Amino acid sequence: MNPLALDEQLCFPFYAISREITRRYRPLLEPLGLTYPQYLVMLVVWEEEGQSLKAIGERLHLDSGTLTPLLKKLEAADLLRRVRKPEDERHIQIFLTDAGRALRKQAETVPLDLVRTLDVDEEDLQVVKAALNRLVMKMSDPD
Amino acid sequence: MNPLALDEQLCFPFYAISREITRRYRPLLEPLGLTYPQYLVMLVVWEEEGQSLKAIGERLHLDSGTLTPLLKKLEAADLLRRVRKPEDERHIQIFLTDAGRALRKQAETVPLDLVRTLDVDEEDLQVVKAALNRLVMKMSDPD
DNA sequence: TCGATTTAAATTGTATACAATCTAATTGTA
DNA sequence: TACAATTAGATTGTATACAATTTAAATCGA
Repeated sequence: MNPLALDEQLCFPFYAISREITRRYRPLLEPLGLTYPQYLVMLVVWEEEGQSLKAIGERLHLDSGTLTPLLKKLEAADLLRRVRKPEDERHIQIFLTDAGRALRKQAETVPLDLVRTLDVDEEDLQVVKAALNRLVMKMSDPD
Repeated sequence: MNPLALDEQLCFPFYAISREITRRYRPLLEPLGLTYPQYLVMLVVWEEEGQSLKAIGERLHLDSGTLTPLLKKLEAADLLRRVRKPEDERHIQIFLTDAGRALRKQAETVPLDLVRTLDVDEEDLQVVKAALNRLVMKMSDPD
């Protein structure tokens, strides 16, 4: 058995599926004017306003090198505002604009639309979902 | 229940885990002078020489826009050679150099080293791998 | 058989990722 | 309380991804 065979690699399916999912989100998000990472940021901001870049980054496992330009793009699109926190000028806080709040309604059908495109075996889905949760728990541990 | 809650998204864990896995490969691949996508390409070329860019792309779900510069980098690193196919000049074929073949030996421990960083049950891994591979197959079907 | 179509790569332009470094603000402490 | 550490973002540089377009080669069809 060849340990370097592509089909033996655990990691490759994660990489391939992740990109395939992003591909399937694209046509659903295009009418909203969002990319997939931008959509993820909006999900986090829709949950709670006033979060810092740092807090959003911890949620999505992204750092300022990725988030700073991405948030600036969303600000340029008038979906949110980046405001320095008065009590601690090192932080920026993210607030929704009216347009950003309005976009949430348009986004509401996206999750179900996406699942419909997946058309996967229910049994596989359960196995994967359970395994993913174990992996996420284990991997977010600082070991 | 909020359908836009990040924790409800099935797709986010794929995105997060995929990037986490890439992060864990980095220190293992750095001594080989490879990035993770470059490593994947080498896996495919180690399996069979003479494959076209197109064939490699189908295996990894990557197009020429990604692969052309990546293969040029691997050629510049003297790991492989890009050769126009004489019978059909539209194709390029990928062949290993001696250095490229030699690197294979160095890479042999990488898969096991990576699994060790995941710290998960080996049996669990086999089950997940099989389910994920079925997902990849299903999702890359043109449905 | 010759122009239209198809095909494989390459190119262009945009948008992530992320390590490494820098800057400015805050905090801890001798 | 100066001032060294720490912290949050921003910046820089490199490496993907991928849509859209271009180029060159091969094939198809009237």
